[in-house]
Amino acid sequence: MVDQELNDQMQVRRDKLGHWRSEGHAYPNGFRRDALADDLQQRYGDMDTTVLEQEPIEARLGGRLMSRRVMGKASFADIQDQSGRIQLFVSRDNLGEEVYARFKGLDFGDIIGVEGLLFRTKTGELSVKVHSLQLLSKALRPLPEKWHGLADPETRFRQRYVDLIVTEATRRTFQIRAETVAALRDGLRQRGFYEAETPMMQPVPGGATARPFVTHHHALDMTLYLRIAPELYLKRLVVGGIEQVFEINRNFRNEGISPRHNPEFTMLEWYEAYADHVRAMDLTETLIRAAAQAALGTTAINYQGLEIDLGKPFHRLTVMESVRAHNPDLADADLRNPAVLAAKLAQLHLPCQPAWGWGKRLIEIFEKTVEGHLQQPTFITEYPLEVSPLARRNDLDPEVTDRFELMIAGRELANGFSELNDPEDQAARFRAQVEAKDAGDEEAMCFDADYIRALEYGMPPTAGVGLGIDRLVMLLADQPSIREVILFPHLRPEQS
RNA sequence: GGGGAUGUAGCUCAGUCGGUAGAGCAGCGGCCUUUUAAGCCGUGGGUCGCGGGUUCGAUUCCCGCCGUCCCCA
Repeated sequence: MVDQELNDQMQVRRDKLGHWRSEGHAYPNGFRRDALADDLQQRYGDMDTTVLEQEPIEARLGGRLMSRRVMGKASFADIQDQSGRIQLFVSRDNLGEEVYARFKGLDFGDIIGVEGLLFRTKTGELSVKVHSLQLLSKALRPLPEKWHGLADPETRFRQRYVDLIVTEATRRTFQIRAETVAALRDGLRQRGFYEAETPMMQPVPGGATARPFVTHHHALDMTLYLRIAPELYLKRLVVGGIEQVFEINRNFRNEGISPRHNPEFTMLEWYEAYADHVRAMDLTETLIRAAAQAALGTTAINYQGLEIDLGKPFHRLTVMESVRAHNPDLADADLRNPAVLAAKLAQLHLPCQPAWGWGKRLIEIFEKTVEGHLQQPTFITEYPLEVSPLARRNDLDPEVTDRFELMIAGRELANGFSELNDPEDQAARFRAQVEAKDAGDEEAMCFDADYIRALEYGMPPTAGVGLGIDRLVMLLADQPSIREVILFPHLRPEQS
């Protein structure tokens, strides 16, 4: 809740701010730092004590006061900046009576600027012997307790700024996220891919099967949809001759919220002309491996107790092979028999609609009986045509597509395929989707006439992949919930 | 949408078989010049998520609502 009234601690801090203001120099902006806490630890942490004494290092640091141990006329304190923490030694003898008293009047969370000389304490800890100290910004609200930190998940998500101040693990998670995204971007750029930004607001939402968010443009008086995927725009770029292209950006899907779903989430999609789904799988594997190495320094990870070595080759098997493996009661011939599949769905207490072909029925069975069991990295291939309206038909088996999904830890991490570049086939697939939509399938795709027009100019043979960034970061940062890897996850509004 | 858990001081948590609540840290006052969850002495702080009901009396029991977490659809 957004507290309107001041508790005793906030009142005390507010009063201190009043004093500071009355002195006429509150919130100064003249202090400049020349060092970061962790850089000093890295550079001088192991330096010989006598060397530090003979050639003292002067440092100017800015940071937040996180803890303090006052022993009369001398004190130790810890300040935290973006890089980490360092201990300060603050004494009346070094600062003078007035400034030392001022230091003792500081509160946890206050942001201060200090100057001092590096030295080592009796216990060997690298510290700054402060000879100059000033308050730069006042923390008017008290921080959570230093030992247990912030435990309430609601506060951690609503007030992520507080979580970031006091929770080292949170800072670590978002560092992993930043390194992961950077590694993926670098990997693609090094291979000659261009980064593009395509529309977030689309007149026809496409590229995936999902309910979109709807909005309205007043000046044009038209309905627009927040994108559910960038796919159809990126492929327009391939038509336009940007033959290797990628985008890392947000998608929006108007669906439920869960530990694995946020209404807005981040997706990497890339497209490569003159490539097929096999090459796309290889590149997916390579990029994920490199991201793990960059973010964690290793490809051997532990996800919620599960050991996964992303350095080993990922498994590859077809949808039908995997369904057979987990459902020994089904024979090969059963997998395309709608009646048998309907019986199986009933046995699994899953709904089945008459309009569904074998492909949709098979995928429902796959999701229920196989997906959660695929713990080690596994590419599942040969998705049915019926559930793959943008993927190219397989040359040998026209009822399946040259498509794959990557499963790790029982979750879909990536989805890719050789792209359907035959405009007549694509138009027919769109028509089938529109029929499904008219029959009541809210998630079915719309007919995108401009996309067909683009394909009619000719799209080279192309492979494309979408990779869920949030889920990859969950995996690498060992986090069980998507909310832990999104800085500001969606929550219901606070009561005022 | 259904089920389960949860909401108490700034934070982390106890507790009240119904008689308006405690601890630690943080705060405030004092002592303390090598601490690191510093220590010692003293001390203030609560709409017990919100709204109804039952009751002499509700933070506690009942109903509804809201938030959060988990599971299922």
